[in-house]
Amino acid sequence: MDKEISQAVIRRMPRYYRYLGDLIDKGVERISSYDLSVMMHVTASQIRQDLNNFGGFGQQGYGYNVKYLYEEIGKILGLNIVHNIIIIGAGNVGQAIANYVNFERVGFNIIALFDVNPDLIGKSIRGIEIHDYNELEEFVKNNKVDIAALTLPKNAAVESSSKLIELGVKAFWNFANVDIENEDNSLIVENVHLSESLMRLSYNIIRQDKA
Amino acid sequence: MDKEISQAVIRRMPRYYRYLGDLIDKGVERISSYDLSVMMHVTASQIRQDLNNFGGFGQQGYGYNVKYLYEEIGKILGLNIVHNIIIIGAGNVGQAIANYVNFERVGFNIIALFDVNPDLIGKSIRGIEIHDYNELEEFVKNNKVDIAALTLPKNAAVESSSKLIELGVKAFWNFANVDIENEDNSLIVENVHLSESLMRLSYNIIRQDKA
DNA sequence: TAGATTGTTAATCGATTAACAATC
DNA sequence: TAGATTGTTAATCGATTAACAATC
Repeated sequence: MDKEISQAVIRRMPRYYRYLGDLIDKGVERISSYDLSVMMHVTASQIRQDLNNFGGFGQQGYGYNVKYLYEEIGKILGLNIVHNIIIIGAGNVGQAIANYVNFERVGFNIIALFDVNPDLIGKSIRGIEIHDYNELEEFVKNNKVDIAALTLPKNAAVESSSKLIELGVKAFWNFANVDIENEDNSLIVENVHLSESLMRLSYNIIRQDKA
Repeated sequence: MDKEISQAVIRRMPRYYRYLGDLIDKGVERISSYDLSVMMHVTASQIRQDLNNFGGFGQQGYGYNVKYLYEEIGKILGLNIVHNIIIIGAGNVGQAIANYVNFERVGFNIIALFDVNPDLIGKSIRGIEIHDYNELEEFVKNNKVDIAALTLPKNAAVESSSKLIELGVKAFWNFANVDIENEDNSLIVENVHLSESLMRLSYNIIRQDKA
């Protein structure tokens, strides 16, 4: 069994990926952990420790090959694999996400939206159909669904997540202001709690005003 | 000078606030750190440590008064203060945020959106006007702007953030896939990097499949 | 080769958990 | 009062940083 890699490390990997992508765009071929650390405002030590959780991607005296490291991190994050996403709730947030074209470039395909609102059902966003919520069960049974994005009010989110769990969906991208119960840790949940994010912003504004 | 409270603690405060709000809705008057810890799947010790950064809100042998603690945490997070927000970029994400009514309940007022797209300029969302991006400077000078939400492509986000910094805006709610440069730590930035969130989800899906 | 920079071990720092005296 | 539960100190755990031998 591989040693468990801490979520603190995982949280940083997409950021490395982003910076390396930017370096490729700038035509940079190689970079040392030190130079990258200056760009990213982190320590070189942390970069080397983080990367070495997954293998030795660098070379002494040379540093890291940008393109190679970029690709390796992409594989670590599973961006070379296609993930099918369904969006539960075709309101403002659900539609906003469905409109993001960039997710597809990194392997995330939105294959359907669901809603209970008759005004929305049947419409399409970028060619992705908004289905009747009542068709959810049938759809999940007949399609490969890797991730369910929950973009609906909290009560509805709880209800639909239990339905989806029953249907075998294991990964949730949760925008609702509630925690998805995950007692036995069999689920994978990523929360995007916008109101909590705003509250932290508010706290830090006040703290700075006081200092 | 007050001792600095770690961001690890701050990150958890809004979640306490949410659970306490739910308890109020359920009519619960008091709760012990132990009972709350079971609900939230954290340790009672952590709850008590976290709260005691800000003061002793409980009572031995009794626990915590739910309503009182809820209000105190609200004050700590500055939810009793009105924060004016402008949204830069009235695309899908900007509009989705403008449509969130719940933010107002906790003191966040969206007072304007800005965009360069002539099709959008002049329209309104929930009575909030979409202004011409060219009017941004004038608007910021004539209004109290506490927070700028950046919901626009990365290059535009970088450009508009430097303009806003010049105009004295200090707090950013950043949805763009880029880091706002904050060399001297004079800014407050909360990032909502959706693609990074998705990548973590993807990593954890793969990890679980392997285990 | 000499210089640069990694990979990795050891040291430090900070955050979490445990324990318990204080006290309601 | 006895029981419950806090506030807080001490112990533990984990994450970050420093240091340096290995090596390209």
